[in-house]
Amino acid sequence: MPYSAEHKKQSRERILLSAIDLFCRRGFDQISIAQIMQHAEMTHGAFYAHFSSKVSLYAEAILTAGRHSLLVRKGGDLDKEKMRYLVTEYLSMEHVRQEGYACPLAFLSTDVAHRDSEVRASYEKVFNGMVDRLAQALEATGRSLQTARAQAQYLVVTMVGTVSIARSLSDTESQKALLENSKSSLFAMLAD
Amino acid sequence: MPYSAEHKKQSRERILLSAIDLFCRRGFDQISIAQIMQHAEMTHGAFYAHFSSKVSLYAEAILTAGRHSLLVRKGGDLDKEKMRYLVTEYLSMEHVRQEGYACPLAFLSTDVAHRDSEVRASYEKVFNGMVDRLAQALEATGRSLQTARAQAQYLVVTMVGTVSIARSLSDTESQKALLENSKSSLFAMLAD
DNA sequence: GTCTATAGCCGGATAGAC
DNA sequence: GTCTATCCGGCTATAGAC
Repeated sequence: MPYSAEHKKQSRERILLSAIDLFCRRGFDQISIAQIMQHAEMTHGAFYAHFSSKVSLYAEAILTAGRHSLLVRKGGDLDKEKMRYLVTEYLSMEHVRQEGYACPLAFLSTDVAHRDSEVRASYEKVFNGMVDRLAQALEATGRSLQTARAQAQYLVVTMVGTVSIARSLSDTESQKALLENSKSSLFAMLAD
Repeated sequence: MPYSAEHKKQSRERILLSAIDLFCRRGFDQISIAQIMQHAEMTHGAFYAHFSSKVSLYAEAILTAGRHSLLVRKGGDLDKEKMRYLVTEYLSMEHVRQEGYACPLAFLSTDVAHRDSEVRASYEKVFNGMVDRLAQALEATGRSLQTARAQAQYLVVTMVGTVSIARSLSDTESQKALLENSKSSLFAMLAD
C-alpha cells in the first residue's frame, strides 16, 4: 500500500488538532470541514477516510482537547502550590484569548448542549476527569473524600463559568476584573 | 394604511419572543429565520420589515431575554429570603430544561463569544444588569459596596457556569447533583 | 405589512481517478 | 489515502404582488 499505517495515524492526529483549535475559536457550526482540512494541510475530500461525519469528529475532538487541557496535562501529583498555579493559568487572559491550549469545557459549553448524546457524553467524560483529578489533589491536603469532591466540582464550575463569560464580554478591562475576582474567591477556598 | 402601528409592534414582539425561545434552545446557527417566523405565526418574507438581519435580531433578543430573566424579573427589593428563592429557581432542573424563561447568560455564553461586538455588547449589558441588581440586594444586608459587588459577580458567574455545564451533561442524575452542590456552596456564602 | 417565489451562496457528503 | 469535481439540501436575503 502506498500509505503506511503510521502515516494515516499522523494525518488523523493533524485533523484532530486542527479541529480542536478551530472549534474552540469559532464553534461547531461556524467551522467547515474544508477549513479544518485546510488547516491540517489536506483537502476536503480526504476527511472521510478518517471520520464518518463532522459530528463524530466533534465528539472525539472534545476528548482529545480534554487530554491536552492544562487541568490534566500536568503530570504527577498536584500539591497546594501547583493547584494555585493551575487556577492562575486557567483564569488568565492568555487562556481567554486562546493563545495556548483551550479548555473545551469553557469554550464549548453551550455549543455542546445543543448536540446529540454522543457529543454530550464526551463533554461529561472530560468534566468528570477534571473533577476527579482535582478531588484527588484536595483529598491529599487533608480534606475528607466527600468535601474534596464537592470542592473540586465547585472549583471546576466556577473556573469554567468565569472563562466562558469573560469570553462573551466585549470589554477587555471587564474581562480582567472578572478573572481577578473569581481568582481571589477560589484562592480563599483553597487556603483552608 | 392597512396595518396599524400597534399591529406592527405586536408582530415585532412575537418575533422577539419566538427568537429568544428558539435561540436558547438550539443556538444561533441551528435556528433559521424561517423557523423563528413560523413559531411566531408568520412567513419567512415578513421578517425584514422588522429587523435588518438575523444577527441584529440576535443582539436585541439577548437584551429582551435579559429583561425577562428571573434574575431581574422580580420587582422591588430583594431581601435575604427572596435571594435564596432566586438561587433555588435559577439552579433548578426546570431552568436547565428550559421549561420557563431561560437566562441568556447561561444558555448562550459560548455562542455569543463567537459573534461580533454588537452581540457581545448586548451580553455584557445583561450581565452587568444582573450583577448590579444582586449587588444592591447584598449591600442592603449590611455588606460594604465593594464586597457586595464582588460577591454578586461571583454569584452570577457560579450560577451561570453551573447551569451551562449541567445542560451539556448527558446524565440527568449528574445534572441534579451538580445543581445541588453549587446551591449549598452559594447558600453558605449568602448566610454570612 | 405580509405573502409567495427565487436568487445566490455555502456546506456536508459522495464519486471516481490516481 | 488523497485528490478534484459534483450533487444536493438548506440558508440568508431580496423581489414583487396584494
